[in-house]
Amino acid sequence: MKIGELAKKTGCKVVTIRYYEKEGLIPKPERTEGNYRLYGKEDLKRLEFIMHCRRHGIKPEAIKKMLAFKDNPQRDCTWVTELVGAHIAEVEAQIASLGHLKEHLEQLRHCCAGGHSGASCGIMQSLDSHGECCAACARCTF
Amino acid sequence: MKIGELAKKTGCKVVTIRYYEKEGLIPKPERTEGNYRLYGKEDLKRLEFIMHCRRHGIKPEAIKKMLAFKDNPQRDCTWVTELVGAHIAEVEAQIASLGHLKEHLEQLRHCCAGGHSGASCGIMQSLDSHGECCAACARCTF
DNA sequence: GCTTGACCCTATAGTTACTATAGCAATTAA
DNA sequence: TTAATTGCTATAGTAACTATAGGGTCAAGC
Repeated sequence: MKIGELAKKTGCKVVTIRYYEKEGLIPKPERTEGNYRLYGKEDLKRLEFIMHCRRHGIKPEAIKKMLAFKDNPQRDCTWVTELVGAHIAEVEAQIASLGHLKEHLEQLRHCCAGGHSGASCGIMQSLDSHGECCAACARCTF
Repeated sequence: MKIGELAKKTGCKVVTIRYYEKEGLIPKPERTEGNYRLYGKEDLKRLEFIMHCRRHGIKPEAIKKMLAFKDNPQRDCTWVTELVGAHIAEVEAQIASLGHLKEHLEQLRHCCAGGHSGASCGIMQSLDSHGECCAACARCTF
């Protein structure tokens, strides 16, 4: 199959496939007479694995390691478990941080309902004055 | 005050201050004889405003607009309220998406406790096979 | 006066994970 | 046959900085 078909089947853009090839995530495929890339079932599976990882937010560099591990699976897989665990911790931290940010933004939103000039806009004032509006938060220094 | 002092007072790195200058977020300051940047109270306030916005996750481009508005505040501030509202919506979407991702990652983690070789690692298998492990999710197509 | 170290300067390139553009070749459909 | 689609390469752009190279300025101590 040509690159466009592979792209459709995997949901990965054509340019991104070429990019993954350049980065060494997928091997250089055979070519047709006309120099078009030709992919087979193995390539499809490999790219599906990659996309599956990407949808889990796993970074290309980590995927590269996992692929190397797949290609050479005698080693102990504990590090994969650890990778996933570390990733979960990161995601949790992001969620907490965004939740915190959301609270602040909501406080900020309450500072002004719109319809003011700049100088009397409560949001602008709050951003100016470091928290007349958002002073209540114990978790940070806004 | 010189750039280092401004950096300390605002928590913004020296290089980032210079970057903000290049991007037009802060004006080009006076210079000493030795070509060092010299900042005053107004610069400090402006950069504090910027940092306050950045800590709220507001992007430099939006901050630029807000600064222009501050410099010229006769206009109606409704768009600021809308900006904050849109930002809140974004943050909420991110939180939801990350929460979803976290569920998947936890399912994935349960697939293997480590100590296996690559071929028998449940995590690798799950990432390979498209969700033998994560098939329960109704919200996505992992 | 001289040196050392902290701080400052500019310009350029690198980061991540792609995306966009330019300019051309091959293939396919009408 | 011609037009549209798909493919190719190489290069540059994106956001929001960060790092590097190679130098200049300044205050303190000897």
